[in-house]
Amino acid sequence: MKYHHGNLKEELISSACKICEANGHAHMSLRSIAKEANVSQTAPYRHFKTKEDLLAEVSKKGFEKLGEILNQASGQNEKMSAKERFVEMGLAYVKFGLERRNTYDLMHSPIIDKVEFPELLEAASAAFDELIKIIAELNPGISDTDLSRQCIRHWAQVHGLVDLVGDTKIDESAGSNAGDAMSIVKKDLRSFLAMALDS
Amino acid sequence: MKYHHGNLKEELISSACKICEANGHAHMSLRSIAKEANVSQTAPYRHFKTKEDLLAEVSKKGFEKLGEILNQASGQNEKMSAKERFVEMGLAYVKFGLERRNTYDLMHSPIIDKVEFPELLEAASAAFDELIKIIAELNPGISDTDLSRQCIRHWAQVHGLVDLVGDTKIDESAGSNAGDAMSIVKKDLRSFLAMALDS
DNA sequence: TAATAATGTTAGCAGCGTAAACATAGTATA
DNA sequence: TATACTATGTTTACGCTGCTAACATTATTA
Repeated sequence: MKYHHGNLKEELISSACKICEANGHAHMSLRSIAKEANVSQTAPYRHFKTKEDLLAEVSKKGFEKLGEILNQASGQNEKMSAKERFVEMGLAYVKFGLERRNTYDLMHSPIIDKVEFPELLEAASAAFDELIKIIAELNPGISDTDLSRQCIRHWAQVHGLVDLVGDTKIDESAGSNAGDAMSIVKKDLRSFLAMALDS
Repeated sequence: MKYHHGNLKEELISSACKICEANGHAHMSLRSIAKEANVSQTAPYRHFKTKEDLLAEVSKKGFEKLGEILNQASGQNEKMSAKERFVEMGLAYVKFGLERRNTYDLMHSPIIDKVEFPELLEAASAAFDELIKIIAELNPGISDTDLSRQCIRHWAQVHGLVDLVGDTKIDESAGSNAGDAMSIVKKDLRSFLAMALDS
């Protein structure tokens, strides 16, 4: 075992990603991340000023992956109409959020102030730009203002859905109206999105 | 100063509500809540099994207030059409979320598993029922399945908007497309919602 | 009135983020 | 090549946290 690790920064980030997705960021300690990388508890401070800095890196990785997934979904099949590809993007977004629930939560957690992490903001904005592209394609000649409004509208739609479906596991509480409604939506996510993202 | 407080449980909840909204639930310690109520650090444990139990009460109060606000908005003006009242409800929802940002965050935080707190789930579901009522009124004869889907759709819409607007203060990062789009939406929330909640 | 339950306090534990002091390894310069 | 400097690791320790256990006081009930 050598004293200097060689690639500790990257390994800490990837350990953090792993632990975050496994346990949720609320139950993730800096010490456990250091342990996962077989390094002393304070070693991370040579690479990150605070725990928040490390979490910001995890969040950034999440937005980068999200951007890739959206980009891929938007161009996945040339036979598809723009509208169909748009629905596929929405579906890809929602699936990403549900499958990586804990990472997705971190990405939108108020504990990280994105304004303080320009690279994180950029990664998030890049993912958003994928949305702009397809909506612009879907609405030729749309004004900048209307484009903005449509983008926020649809972004809020998919983001809200992810948050609601994952949040509360509210659909596991059979009997409540909210739970029943959620079950119905989850049963056929694609057709729900085709409806919700229409127009 | 008497040894027994008399009404400590309620006072702890209200102290917690205050501190939560002021500092955010991530920066709220049980000890600070006890201090606010002029009581020893461990006194809360006579009334709440864990910190999470107390936070669940704060969240519950939030959903109760939200339900009231929605109910009020839905019936506020008999001269309004159902559609107009629906938009007012959406606006009231978003305003609630933005004005009580920290409380709203707690209400949707994954650190509280609503399934473990039936009363909390009930309060959340009651707020949701306000949405069901107005959407059913707006769409006479709608099937149960379609009603569920429309409710989830619109709920996700307003919830997503609150989360996005508050999250990241992304609109303060002038220059990014996401930030610019958010500014446009915030400039006229009512007309945005009238558009987004249409159909 | 005496036993019991409810509700408060004090003391103390282990885990946390973080800072300071120190140790070692890699790199640049003489 | 020897030496200074920088980068990156460890050890130790501090104050704060949620929480438990033991004890004290008050309220209730038999």
